[in-house]
Amino acid sequence: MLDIQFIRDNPKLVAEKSKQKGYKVDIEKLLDSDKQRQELLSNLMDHQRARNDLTKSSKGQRPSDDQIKKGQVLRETITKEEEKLRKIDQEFTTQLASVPNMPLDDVPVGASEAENKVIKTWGEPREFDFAVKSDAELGEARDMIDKTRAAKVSAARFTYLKGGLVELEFAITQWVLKTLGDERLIERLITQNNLSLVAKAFVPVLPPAVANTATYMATGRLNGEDETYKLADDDLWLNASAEHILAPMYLEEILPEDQLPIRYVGFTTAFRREAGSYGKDTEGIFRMHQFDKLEMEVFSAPETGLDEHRLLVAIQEHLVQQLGLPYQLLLKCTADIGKPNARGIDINTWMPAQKQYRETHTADFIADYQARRMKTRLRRQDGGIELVHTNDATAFAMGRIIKAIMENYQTHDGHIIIPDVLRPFMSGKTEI
RNA sequence: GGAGAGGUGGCCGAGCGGUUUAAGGCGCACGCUUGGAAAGCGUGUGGAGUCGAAAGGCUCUCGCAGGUUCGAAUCCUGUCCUCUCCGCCA
Repeated sequence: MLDIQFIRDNPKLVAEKSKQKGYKVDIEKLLDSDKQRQELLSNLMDHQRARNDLTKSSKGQRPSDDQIKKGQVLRETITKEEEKLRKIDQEFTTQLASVPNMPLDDVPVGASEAENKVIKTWGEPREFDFAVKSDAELGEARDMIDKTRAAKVSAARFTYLKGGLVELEFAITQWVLKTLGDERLIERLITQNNLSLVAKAFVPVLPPAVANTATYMATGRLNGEDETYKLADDDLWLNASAEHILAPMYLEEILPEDQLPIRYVGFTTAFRREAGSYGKDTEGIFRMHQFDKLEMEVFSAPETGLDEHRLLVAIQEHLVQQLGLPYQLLLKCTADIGKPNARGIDINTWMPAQKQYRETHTADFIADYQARRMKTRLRRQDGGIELVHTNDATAFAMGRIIKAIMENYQTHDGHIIIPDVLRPFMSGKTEI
């Protein structure tokens, strides 16, 4: 959610930047609701004060008939006003929540993901002297990916992942936890990128896989039942990313300044309905309804929010580089960064079978947009209260990174060489 | 799933229809005291909104949401959560 004061002061800017992100918002209508709400609130306060005065004036004695009558009138007025306020407040909040976060100045203006800007290319795609196979072909040939039986048992876009690929996933997980837990590495990345941050390791978290509606809404990430799975008999949604469960952790809390930044790396199974992607990426494990994900989440003071974002991107690059996978770094354009984002970076990793870079990572700088609705704040040393900044970023989304490793590290006879950094976590095994 | 108990300020804990503008204690901050500290004494001590240049005022906030009443932390209804016991279970 944006600060209403900011919208009051900059209605034109907000309308324009919202449009750049592809959101049509009626700022006039919002400001009108805002004004109505203010007036109603002020009237209500006056009447509440009158009621308090009346009660106090009777000093615990039984009030006179006249006072009772006055009180009854006041109560009726207050009840009516409260009812009205509730209605207008709901409208106001809905309208306010529909306004997207403002993109930072360096975010390119664009109408679709096609206008994302490649700002860096790392690594050389490998030359193959044999016919390159896709993750689907490699996995099915060795019976490590079985989507046919998964479809029979559950539905399309689910899979049984088996054998070496499972070992690979657990190796990646352990390696990431170890890497992000390494304070010296974090410090090195901070120094290399000239960031004003403290070196503090990431704490691993296994979060709940479901969130209730109110909480999920507060993250600004709940887009309805066409994208997220809702449990039929409970007020609960299956998370679409660990971030959605980690971000609201400090809902309505005030964190002491010296406790920040808080850096988490969460591991969770993510569920996505993928509505609107029918027929897209149906092959292999690139786009699944269910996949495991390692996700970084950072809570920080506002002045370090952007640097935390940069750190997360540096970590992402480090991780992909360590795996030796060629990638491109994209500065996402206004249309693609997402509603709560102020800025967004994608890493697209080289997928040899498709001869394309495909999205494997995202880093989202949210600034205070989530924190405002979640009421996650910090208390300064001097006692001041401010909203925190939140950042989230993919460490690895399993289906996609496993696909990338499979395809980039395949041999002519359908084996998969294991990247060096993962071998210690696979009992020294060199290939699958 | 069944039965019971309970959710009050940073924490503990009183209050169970009106002198509560939430007692008291702990903690914390500042001051006095001291060579310095402890103890002692004094003062202050959450959040949101709103008016104001500020000082400060006002409204809301006793899990949450409704209701009863001139008046609700207190009574009623619903709901969520926690704990205990039982049941089931990895």
